[in-house]
Amino acid sequence: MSHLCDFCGEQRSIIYCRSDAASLCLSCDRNVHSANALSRRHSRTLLCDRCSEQPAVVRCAEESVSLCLDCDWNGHGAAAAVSSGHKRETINCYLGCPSAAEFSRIWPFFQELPEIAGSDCEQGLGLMTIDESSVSNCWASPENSTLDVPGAGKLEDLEAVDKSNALIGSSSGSAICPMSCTADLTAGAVDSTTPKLPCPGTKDFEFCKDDIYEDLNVDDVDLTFQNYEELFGVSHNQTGHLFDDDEMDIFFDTRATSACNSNCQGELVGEASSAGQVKSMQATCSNAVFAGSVMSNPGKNADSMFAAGLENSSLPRASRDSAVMRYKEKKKARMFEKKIRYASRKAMADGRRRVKGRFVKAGEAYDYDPLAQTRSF
DNA sequence: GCTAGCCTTTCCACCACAAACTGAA
DNA sequence: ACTTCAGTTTGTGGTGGAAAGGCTA
Repeated sequence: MSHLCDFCGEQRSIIYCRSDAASLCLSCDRNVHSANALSRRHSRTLLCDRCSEQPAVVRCAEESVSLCLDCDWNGHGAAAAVSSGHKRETINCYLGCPSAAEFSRIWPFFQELPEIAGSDCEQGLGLMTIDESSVSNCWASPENSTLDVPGAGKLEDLEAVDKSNALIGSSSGSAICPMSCTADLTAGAVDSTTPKLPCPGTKDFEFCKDDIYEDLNVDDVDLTFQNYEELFGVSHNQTGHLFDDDEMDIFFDTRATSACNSNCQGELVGEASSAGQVKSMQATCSNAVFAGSVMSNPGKNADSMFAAGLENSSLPRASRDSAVMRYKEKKKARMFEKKIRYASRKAMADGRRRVKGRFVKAGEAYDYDPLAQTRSF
């Protein structure tokens, strides 16, 4: 069963990103998750070789396959007497953009992966224009965990984020990766006291999907980005694509029913910081279902409308939670301050005399001289 | 639970005028 | 096609007032 990359749709996916609930090929994983500081924090692991849908948690050395909890149970559980003696090892999660060598450190079986064995992986990774010095590596040793990561928050913060995801555990020391998975899974000797693996889509998905962000308070997370580009990975004049993707469309299910294109929808959600702004935007997108909904609910703000949209969406809960998190973090970091297009006009207005805030003709009596040290009224 | 009254917060029009823009000659 | 010029439009910030929201009795 081969599953194509959710991003490029061409290569076979081998990585599963929990935050995006997406399956990616190695190349797209690296490209997508090197885009900005937030995306680097996404916890990823191998994709299950059997179902190609769930994140793998164990690697069966006998069969050379990576398995999710379900498939591992089906293949190595009590019911599978023959294969229950297979030696399996835990598959750790990772953050950032590791190199092939670092992958090998995280996953000793990395070079055995079919997608890697037949290709020059290190060269392939090296061809990607990623600044290695600017990415975080969650597999750093604990003593190095407080190193400042250029372009991102401290690793302590990354760890804090993942702690809040209830995914982090007592790592074996080789990795600070959020997935603990340190229990001895060999020969089916699963300790009953072993913390359950909170993998989306697995038997413990209920635990995961309800608690994954429960303790995460964005306010507690260091999001002191130096600049816009650092956060979003694009410059101001490239922001269009941030909201013209399908991320928001799917929540409002408007694509099929609205005459408004996805750009408009994206802007409605992404740009509007208040119901008032949404109201004003309706003028430019009168057919938008979302806008209409806002107008019919004047007491609600954009956030509540967004939440309502999520509740009505048909997405899996984990995907919605993830999307909510991304939306909130984006929204939190965005600026709605007035943008000066013409500095010369601003300088002119700053120096203009006023009466009760209004400009007055030159030579007329005025009560506010901006050039004076103190106001004249 | 509903209403009235008060207080706080948010939003927006107003103003003059130089710069930017537009279209005709 | 290019330049010049006149007319029109845009954008800039502090203030006051209206509107909206929150809270209490």
